[in-house]
Amino acid sequence: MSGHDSAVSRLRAQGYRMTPQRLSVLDIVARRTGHVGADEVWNLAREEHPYVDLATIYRTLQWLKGLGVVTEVIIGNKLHFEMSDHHNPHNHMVCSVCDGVQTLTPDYLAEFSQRLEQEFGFSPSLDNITIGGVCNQCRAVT
Amino acid sequence: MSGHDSAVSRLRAQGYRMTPQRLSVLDIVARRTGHVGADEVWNLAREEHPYVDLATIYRTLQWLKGLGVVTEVIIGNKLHFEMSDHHNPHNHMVCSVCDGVQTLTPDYLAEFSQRLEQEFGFSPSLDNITIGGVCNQCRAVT
DNA sequence: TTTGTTTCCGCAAATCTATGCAACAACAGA
DNA sequence: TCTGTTGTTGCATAGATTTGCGGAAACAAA
Repeated sequence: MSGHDSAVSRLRAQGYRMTPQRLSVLDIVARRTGHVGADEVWNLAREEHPYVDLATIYRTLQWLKGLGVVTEVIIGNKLHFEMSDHHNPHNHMVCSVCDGVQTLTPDYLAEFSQRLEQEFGFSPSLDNITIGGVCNQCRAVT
Repeated sequence: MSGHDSAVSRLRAQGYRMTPQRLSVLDIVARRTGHVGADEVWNLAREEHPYVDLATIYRTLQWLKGLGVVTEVIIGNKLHFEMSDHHNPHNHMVCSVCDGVQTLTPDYLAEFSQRLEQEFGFSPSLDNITIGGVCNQCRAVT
């Protein structure tokens, strides 16, 4: 198996049932370097378990997101996911023109985030913040 | 009519056709202090023009957003809109627990945004950035 | 291994938003 | 005022994601 074993045992220890569907989704996201679309997860999962339902994929992905195991990246109105790496957290900048994704170390957001905490008591969920905008190349074209 | 007259004449001057549907949508968003959901715009618009289609509402709203006339706020997986106030621009913090919305002056984002420009050539679309997280009150409850 | 409890899944349907296309109607010009 | 051009609309449909519900199966305990 791959590097998500620790996640699996942690989840099991927390009392969650590790069904084949869940293991499969976790495996698919963990194997991938970079993000995977929900539909893509579905297609890959079906190779192993032909009867998995797309609803299960979405439910599992949202469940993992809520537990901090995976991170959601919204790319052009579609949901993508990747393993959360708490040792190397990062945010995403998504270009609205080409849907290209660049990553960002969270210290870019740290100061901003601290101010929101201090002045408003609002804790932004930095893990899942995606910055939309236009990238270098696409701006050049316009 | 209300305070969106200038927007109307500007749009007309730009060669866009100001149909009753468009005027109605603009009027509804302008009358409201704060944001309106797309479905809500539809319901209000139908009071005046019973045959407006929901697709038209969405198209018009996206059109106005693209022109910078309205601003989109994503609240709990739903699209909301409000008039853009270029004299008093602001961003939104949306609580993922209670869906409450707080506003934020853009100078909170200014420094952050400038760094992205300078270091990556990425221009974030500040107008439509929504910060997700948990608000003061909801955190207290947990 | 068997049983019981409770979570999870598959299925179907609903929700929200976007889009292709033919018919319609704004606005400009006659 | 009438007419033509072309941008817009309504309708139907598609796509992405979510949700309700009854049956299935994971895990614990016997």
